[in-house]
Amino acid sequence: MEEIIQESVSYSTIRRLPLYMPLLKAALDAGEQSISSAKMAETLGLDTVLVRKDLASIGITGQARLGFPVRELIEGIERFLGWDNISDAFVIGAGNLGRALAGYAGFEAHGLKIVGLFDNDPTKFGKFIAGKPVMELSKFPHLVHRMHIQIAILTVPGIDAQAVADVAVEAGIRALWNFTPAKITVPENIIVERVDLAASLAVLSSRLVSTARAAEYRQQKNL
Amino acid sequence: MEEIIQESVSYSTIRRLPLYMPLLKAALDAGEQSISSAKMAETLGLDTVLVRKDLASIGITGQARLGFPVRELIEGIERFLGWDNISDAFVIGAGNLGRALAGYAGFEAHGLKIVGLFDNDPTKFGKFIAGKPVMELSKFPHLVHRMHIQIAILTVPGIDAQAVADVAVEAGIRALWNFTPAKITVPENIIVERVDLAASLAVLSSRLVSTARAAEYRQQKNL
DNA sequence: TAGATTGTTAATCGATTAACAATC
DNA sequence: TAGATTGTTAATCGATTAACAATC
Repeated sequence: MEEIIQESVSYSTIRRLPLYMPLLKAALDAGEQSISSAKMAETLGLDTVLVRKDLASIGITGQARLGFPVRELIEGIERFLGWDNISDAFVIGAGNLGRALAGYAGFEAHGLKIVGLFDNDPTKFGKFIAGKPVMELSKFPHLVHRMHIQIAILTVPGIDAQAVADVAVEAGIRALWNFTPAKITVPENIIVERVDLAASLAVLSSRLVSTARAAEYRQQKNL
Repeated sequence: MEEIIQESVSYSTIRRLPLYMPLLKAALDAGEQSISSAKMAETLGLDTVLVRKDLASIGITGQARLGFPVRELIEGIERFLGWDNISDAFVIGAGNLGRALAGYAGFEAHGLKIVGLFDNDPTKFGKFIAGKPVMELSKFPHLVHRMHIQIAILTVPGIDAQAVADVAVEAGIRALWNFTPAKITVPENIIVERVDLAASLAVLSSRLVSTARAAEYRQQKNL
């Protein structure tokens, strides 16, 4: 039953769900017990029907004339996204990006707790980053097993990404959060989510190119 | 004319375009002059028609029986994405994430050159990160003007994001690459591209929750 | 020519928006 | 009751896929 609900939630809806949290927390702090879809939609710049569909898809219903119960909404979204049940994770690659992620306090509120980092550089072994130990990569499989780690965060150079992913999968990792520029191949039961900076940069710079061209064109016509 | 082509390219296509580059470079290195859409599609796990549509949308056509000219393809994509014309950028926020981005060598091949970082912490002023100076934020507007900087990369804490974005816009920045968790509001002629880690993490963890629930359910049925 | 490959037009699919009925 | 708000069904829109004609 539960899985059926899960399956029906679209990718777009899942990506929007975290956006609701800050405004719901604010409403809770303001002592409001319910909130209308119109209010949420306005704050987020969405259509009211889209808001109701998003919430309906994770099983939360409102009440006519009243709106949606704030507390239930918060709990429902947290439960759906697994924020109520914190997962431990290892970072592989203790460079600047790995350190940045290890040092970011916000992930724990999103159900993710980074508990250690791994690297190949011996000068880093034994150090602590934001209170988390840096260990040698060869110890990764043993520690994954012992600590029941399910998530690995990849922040190694792109060239090493596939090899490191293979190690992680072999060690029993179930999900990879891939921050490298490389596309990695894994067995189909393994979850891979990629943060694709090149794609994001492509959107930004193609827009910049396009507005620059438009400006040039206007200028030429005026001369 | 050019703008019309630009406008018709979909968001999904733009995000896919960077993926073509590595395989085209490999084909070039292997001395191949042309490449079929079937070959590209297979490497990327896409449909062949989708590949042809992606390329057609940025104005590149193939030849029946031969495929697409590799060199033209590379040049066409680079031109469309502005990779042939490197833009200088400033990073605001010289924390770990800012340092990671400043130290990443790959952006220059993608048309982005980070030339300096800004921060509020006086102990960082005058230091260099990957050869780029860290300067005090109060000097940002002057330097943006003097160096004709168009892009600012935001890596400050979420709470400071809007204030810093306002400063950047006021200084004449035309595009913001927002790595903070905050949604920022800017005038409509300013380009904002956000790297939304919370959305990405939501996809990862909701999938993890969903497979865990499915496993639990199967186990219950067996008992 | 024959056959491989491109390019176009139509069909499908999924997400969003519009219209409106149901409910408190 | 009247009116605000939700929830559902239909329409629209955009992206992807399928079918097939055009080309070298």
